[in-house]
Amino acid sequence: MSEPSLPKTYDSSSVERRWYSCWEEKGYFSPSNHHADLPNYCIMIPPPNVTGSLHMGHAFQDTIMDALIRRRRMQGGQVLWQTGTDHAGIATQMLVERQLEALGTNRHDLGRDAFLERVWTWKRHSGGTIVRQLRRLGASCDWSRERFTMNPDLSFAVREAFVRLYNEGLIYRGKRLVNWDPVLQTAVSDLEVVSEEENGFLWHLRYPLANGSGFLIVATTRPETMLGDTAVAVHPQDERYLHLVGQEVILPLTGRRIPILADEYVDPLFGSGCVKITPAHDFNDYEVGQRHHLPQINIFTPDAHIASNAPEPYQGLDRVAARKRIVADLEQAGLLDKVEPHRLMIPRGDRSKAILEPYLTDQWFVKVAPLAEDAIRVVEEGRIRFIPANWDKTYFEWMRNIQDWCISRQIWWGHRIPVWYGPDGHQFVCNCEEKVYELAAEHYGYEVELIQDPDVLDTWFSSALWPFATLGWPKQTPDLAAFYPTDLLVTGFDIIFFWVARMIMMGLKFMGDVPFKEVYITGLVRDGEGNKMSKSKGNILDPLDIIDGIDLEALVAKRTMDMMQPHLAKKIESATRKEFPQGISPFGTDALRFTMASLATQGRDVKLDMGRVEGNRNFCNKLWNAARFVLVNTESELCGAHEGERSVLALPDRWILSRLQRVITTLDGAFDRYRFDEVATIVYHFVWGEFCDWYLEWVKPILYGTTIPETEKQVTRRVMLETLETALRLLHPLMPFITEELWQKVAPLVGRGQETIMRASWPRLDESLLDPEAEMEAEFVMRTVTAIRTMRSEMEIPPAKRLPLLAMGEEIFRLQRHETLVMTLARLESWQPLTGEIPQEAITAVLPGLQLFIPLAGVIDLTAESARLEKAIARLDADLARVMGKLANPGFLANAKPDLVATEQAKEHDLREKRLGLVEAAARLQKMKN
RNA sequence: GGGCGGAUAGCUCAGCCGGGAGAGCAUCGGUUUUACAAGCCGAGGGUCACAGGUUCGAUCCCUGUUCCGCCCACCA
Repeated sequence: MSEPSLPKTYDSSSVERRWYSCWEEKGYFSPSNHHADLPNYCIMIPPPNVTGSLHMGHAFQDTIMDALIRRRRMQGGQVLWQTGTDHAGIATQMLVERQLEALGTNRHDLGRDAFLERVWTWKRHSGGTIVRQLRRLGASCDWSRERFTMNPDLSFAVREAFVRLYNEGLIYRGKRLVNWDPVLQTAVSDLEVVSEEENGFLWHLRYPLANGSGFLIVATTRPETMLGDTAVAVHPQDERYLHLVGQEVILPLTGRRIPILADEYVDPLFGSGCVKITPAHDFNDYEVGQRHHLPQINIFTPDAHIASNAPEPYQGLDRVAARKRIVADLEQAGLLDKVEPHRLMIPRGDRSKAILEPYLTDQWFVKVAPLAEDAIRVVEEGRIRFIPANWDKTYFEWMRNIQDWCISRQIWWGHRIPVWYGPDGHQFVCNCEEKVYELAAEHYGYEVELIQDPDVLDTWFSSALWPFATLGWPKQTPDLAAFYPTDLLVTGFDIIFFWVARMIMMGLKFMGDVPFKEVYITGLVRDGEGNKMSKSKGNILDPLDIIDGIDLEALVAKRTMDMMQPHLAKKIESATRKEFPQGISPFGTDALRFTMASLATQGRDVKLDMGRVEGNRNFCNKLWNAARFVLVNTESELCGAHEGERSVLALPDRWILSRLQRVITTLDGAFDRYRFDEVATIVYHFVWGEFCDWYLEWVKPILYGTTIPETEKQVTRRVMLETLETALRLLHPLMPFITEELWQKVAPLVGRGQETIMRASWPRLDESLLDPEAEMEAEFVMRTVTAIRTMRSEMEIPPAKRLPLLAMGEEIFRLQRHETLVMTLARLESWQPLTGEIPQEAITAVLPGLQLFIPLAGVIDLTAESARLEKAIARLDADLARVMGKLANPGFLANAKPDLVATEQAKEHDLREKRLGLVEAAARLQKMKN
């Protein structure tokens, strides 16, 4: 045995940094056909926000993607994990605007160009954070092809897509009621609205009838919009009001006369049954207005103050003040009937959290219905498959009710809409600014000044092109030919509409094919209590803090820094101190990744369990030490010829090789079904529960046995190495760093030394190594050893004490055959077949075909032993009752499968035999005591 | 209002095309046995939410109920 060449514990930090930079420098992440001619494989990363930072959701999804990519790379074929970042229009602009605010200025003071320069500076400054963090996760994406959604080539793709859709009439400009964010002062799409129920009021207002015969009472949650009312509506069948339809009311505070009309939209049972109609400020009223050709009166300025077309006293008031004033004025005029508390849905911007206004503006839209048709069909036909499958319901539901997509944003950071207006307002649409002037000159017959549309496109417009724009589209590049359609998309359910659906539509439109064949939908990563992680809750965990560790004070500081609501800081601090009293230990990337995989069960959110991370850190250490053991026993020894000589394999070798084959098979199955939890469990159990717990222990008597021939030792050394080396390859997709580190030392000893485990081949089943007989024999040994250990433990015999063993039964020949293994692991002093009488004073265990006795006269606590036996008998009785009940049931015998009946019968036999043995043992003890 | 998911050991979760209930962590007991105390050995712990139905047999299939979560939706 040589000196250990590895330290006693695995130190993740030094290993990780070393290997990642090595991999990247050597270009191992780029596609290369280093094995067989397998089909190409490609995954597009969901591009993270360029100014963002890594969160648990990334760690989760990127682990899954990287595991799949690494496995495919080992299997062979050209493998590309396309990476990059997204400019995230509104989010990034808000971030920079907040910085400006802190400096006491704003984007309007700066002007558009200077502002954009500032955003670019910020992007250059912070844009590296997330990609550095991705590297820390071990993500093997191809950095040489990294893209940013505002790179010139991607911007060109965006303009090209816009032009093509425009020319087909699938993009149009129009004045519509849109969701308007008065704080950001931009339109947003329907998807960017989050509505939540909040407390409000229902105001009942009196609108005087024009003929002076009384009032009509209308109920509203937004009294301030009454300034823009252009009608009052009732239900067509509502007896109460039918006679008034066609008449007019006088709109209070304005004096305008507006009609009373009948429309199905009105629910006669709600409120008073009369609805004020404000077409410019409510989506339903807008529809009603369209049906009845009502005028649209916009009473708000873009920042939601009352506009100058409203009565003078209200002009310039913001929404809240206007409401107060109007309600007060109505009350004073005796026009306020009553006010009731009311729960209602308040729409807010998902970024700004500001209350949105339905607002009448000119915007650009994509006409989606024609695109949606094909996008629905490809999922129906199975050309795109969701995993788990039930997400297709969500997809269909949205796609079948899809509304036109508002793509223009009144912000500055983003892709400028490639439309220019001539002096007469004529639209020129072009993918290139130089060319547009030629177009205009051609159109007018002379050169003109053009003004480009000031708006930018919704970020998701460029994201929708990601799967092909990153590969070179609209140019027909080799990459595009090689990797489109991509194979798999891994993403969260929260962006199925935002992103997945739109990629499908755009991919089909521009590439004529699906952008990916499968979509693996992950759940959300939640904290230990199951809460959504958010900055304001202060329960965010930075994946890097789990990898590198963080002390409590730093964690508290991190969680309470830069808070939007500073009053929550105290609560967050105490919760953090309670949850992580010691801070977080450095667990390493591999442990985090392994945990992510093991939590990745289908169709569920995952709660991050730090205990699990710790357990997997321990698993890394276990693997490390197993390798240490193997290396110590092989590095300066002879380790047999290639493949070993199978004819002389010892039982442990035959067993572990056979088990390894089964692991390869089940692991492949789990990978193919995207069951990463199973992948983790299978390999964890094999390495720890079989390789370490049994095999390495069994191997010791062979390696250290003085009577074992050297040739046999060499074979075992060889098998030990081969098994470990294969296990490292199997583990590599989930634990890239530790496996590389160990593989570099282990692989050369079996002649597999190459540059990197990343390009080693993925293990394949070798059927010739399957050995059911060896598995049976090994199970016998394990059963026997465990039985003896249990006796020892239950009878409180010190583990160090070497025990004598007597045995009888028809399986005794197996015991004979594997006596060294059993004796070593059960720490026996001796064993022999029982020939004479069963010793009265002995501990007894009964196994199928084998009775074991540990005769220890004078040492055994007889009372304890008989209690132990009674308990075991009681248990057997319960099992026996169940089996016998089943076998006594004619229905069971008639209907159950024959082999099941046979199994049950065998079970009954075993149970009876076991019971008999124990009952006899109990009787002997009883005799002793008397 | 519509749709989806969940309820299994103290905790976090697997399992179930119907036939002996599993893992990790936690707990308890033993243990410095020559890779590993981040270890080793052993043990305890569950009317599989509730009520019906189908079946020889249900944690699993069907129906209903309760509770929890999410998504979508125009009730002023």
